Amino acid sequence: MDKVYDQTKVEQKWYKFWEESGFFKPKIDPNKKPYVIAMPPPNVTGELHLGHALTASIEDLLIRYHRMKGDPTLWIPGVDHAGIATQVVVEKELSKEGKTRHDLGKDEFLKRVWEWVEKYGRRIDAQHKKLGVSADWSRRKFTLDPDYQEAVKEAFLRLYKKELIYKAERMINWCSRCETVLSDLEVVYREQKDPLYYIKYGPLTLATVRPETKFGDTALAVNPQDKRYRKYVGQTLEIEDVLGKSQIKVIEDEAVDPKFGTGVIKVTPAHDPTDFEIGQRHNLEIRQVIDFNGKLNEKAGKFAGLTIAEARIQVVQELEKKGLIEKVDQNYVHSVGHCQRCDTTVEPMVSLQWFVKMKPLAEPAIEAVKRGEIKIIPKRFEKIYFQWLENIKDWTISRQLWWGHQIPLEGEEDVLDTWFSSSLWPFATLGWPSSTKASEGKPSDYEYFYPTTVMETGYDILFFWVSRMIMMGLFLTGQVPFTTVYLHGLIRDPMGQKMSKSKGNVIEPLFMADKYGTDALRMSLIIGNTPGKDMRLSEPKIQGLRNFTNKLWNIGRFIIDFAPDDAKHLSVIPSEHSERGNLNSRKIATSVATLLPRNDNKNDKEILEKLNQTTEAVTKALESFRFHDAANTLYEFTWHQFADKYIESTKDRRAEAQPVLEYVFRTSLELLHPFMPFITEELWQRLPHDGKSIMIAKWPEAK
RNA sequence: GGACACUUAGCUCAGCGGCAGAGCGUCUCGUUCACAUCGAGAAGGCCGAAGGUUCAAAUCCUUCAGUGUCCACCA
Repeated sequence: MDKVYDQTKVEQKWYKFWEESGFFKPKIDPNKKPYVIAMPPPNVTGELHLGHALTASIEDLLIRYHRMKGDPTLWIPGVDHAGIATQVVVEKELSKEGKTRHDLGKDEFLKRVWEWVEKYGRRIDAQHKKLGVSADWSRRKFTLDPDYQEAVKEAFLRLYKKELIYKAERMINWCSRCETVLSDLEVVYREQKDPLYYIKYGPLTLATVRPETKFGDTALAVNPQDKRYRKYVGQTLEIEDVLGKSQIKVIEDEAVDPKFGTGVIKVTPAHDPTDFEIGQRHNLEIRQVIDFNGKLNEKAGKFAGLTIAEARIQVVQELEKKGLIEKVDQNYVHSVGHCQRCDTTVEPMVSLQWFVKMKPLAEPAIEAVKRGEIKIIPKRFEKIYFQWLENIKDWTISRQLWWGHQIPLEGEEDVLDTWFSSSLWPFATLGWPSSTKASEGKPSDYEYFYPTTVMETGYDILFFWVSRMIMMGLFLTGQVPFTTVYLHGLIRDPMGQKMSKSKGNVIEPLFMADKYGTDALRMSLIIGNTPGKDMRLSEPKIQGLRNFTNKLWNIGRFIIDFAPDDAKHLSVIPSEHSERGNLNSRKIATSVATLLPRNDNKNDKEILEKLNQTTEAVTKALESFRFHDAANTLYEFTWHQFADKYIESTKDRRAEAQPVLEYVFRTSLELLHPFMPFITEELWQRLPHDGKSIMIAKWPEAK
């Protein structure tokens, strides 16, 4: 063996071996309860990032652990078409050629997206394999597969028939760059400083940040309690405006905050959510002045055709010229919505869209968690989950995009929110709705594997995805889609900043896997990572865990390459399991009991006892989702107890200690396998062992 | 405006009623003898502040202060 561990000689070889041996496919045993994880399908927008690597590391850890425990274990991989996200990414590619999607037309554009999907879909699979993901690739799903489209259609129709889907004209969030409606969750609010203009409307003055929407004003409003303006309420004022004289009436409404600005507001029902509601209460005209392309329309007179930003500047100039601006507050800070995918400022607009009625779906979803049918880890997220569901609003599901699931109804051009299809993931991947029945005496995947066991994902998509899967699962299948939700935190840079390409602080997981080994990368994501908490990651940490892989390698080298000629080996110890025989050729001694009676060496006893404690602690930690704890325990045991202390103590009685060395090391490798699959397989194969692969070895049991 | 989390060694973080821990960093020593991607040892902490509960508090309760995150129609 080389002096230094070289993962490049190891990883590919074993992945190929595992995949070809069929170990990733579960054996259906009707008498056993399966262990199932539906992998959160990465968006086909690009490469895997550290968040994906974390997901893969945790889930593969759970999957390998349960497989070794003997559960029929299924991990369903896949990729998400990611509607708006993918469309935006491909549009960005096009813009490099100086083109927009409209230059290509719908058919040609969709062809480009499909090319993208082919390329990145394959790349994502390859990257998952590089990370050691032991998923059942024969069950891989893409959220636009034909059978998945069937599932989406079926879900839509069932909701529609129960009147849980409806079409209505509402105030919605509009992205004028993507030219589509967005759901509330897809709007990211950010504080920003904008000038607050105090503008004269006849005898009154009001404060606004949006003078360019004034062409859509259909009233002025004050609070009914506000004595200052009582005499104006009910009057129609003659005012001088940028487009000449006009008339506007003054109304009173509770929604007006008398402490804001002057206590008077302009009501623009077409372009502000509060104003829209005031308008509904007072029967005001909804006068749209901004078009869906983000430009002012003919109602803006000479300002028609300008973008919102241009119009704001020009309207203010005109107002100033006419002496209609009383003052400008330059320090006004407010929060402005931006498109989650392209960062364009979101415009409130009134538009006819499809919605899902959420209250009837939310109630059972709340109950399922309250009754403990679904457990969320860490528990504090249950409260966040309840709060969101208890105050839920209807979900806008139509999108004016080209890439996505077509709404299956006559005359509909729109596609569905990508999260609508994702919400079906745990059961649509298992054959729902068409292949749910047994055939030829064999249970269907849906019957055997559904509901799934664990949903493991980042807490940032608790609302987007997890709660919607629970609602859809309960409504469409009558069952919870999974029984445990495990939420991990976000990976941040060493300064605690979010990683992003523009900041240049991104750590590429695949690059790290190449440089230090997949096992080191995976371990670096598990150790020191507490459930639900963000974690800082730096290259030196990965390096440190590369050192750990090298430590394991050299323990192996010491035990295997440097074994004395007269050493007895584990495989030739007589035991209840074994006969005398050659190395690796017979059943081998597997229990502490077969080793201990052979001698009463104090160090042997101690290390075996510590191994036993470690086995127990690691198993307990894994059962309670304390992965960091399990990893830490193993790190401490193998390095400091086993290598530093025990191995040192055997140097003057090496031949005698050999079977204990082999036994303890092999067991440690088995415990480490779910965390570090590659190096553990490589070393395990070189030790006396039983069976074809460590990944199907029996999980060690504490005595 | 609500809700939640965090504050422990120089740094990053575990621990969450019973003698303050790890990794990295620092300092001292050690290269034939598995590994310098290493080993032996050392220094380093009023566990954010103030009250309270308890035989016992980093850990439970209250208040406060910083930091961060999420939610909410701040015109």
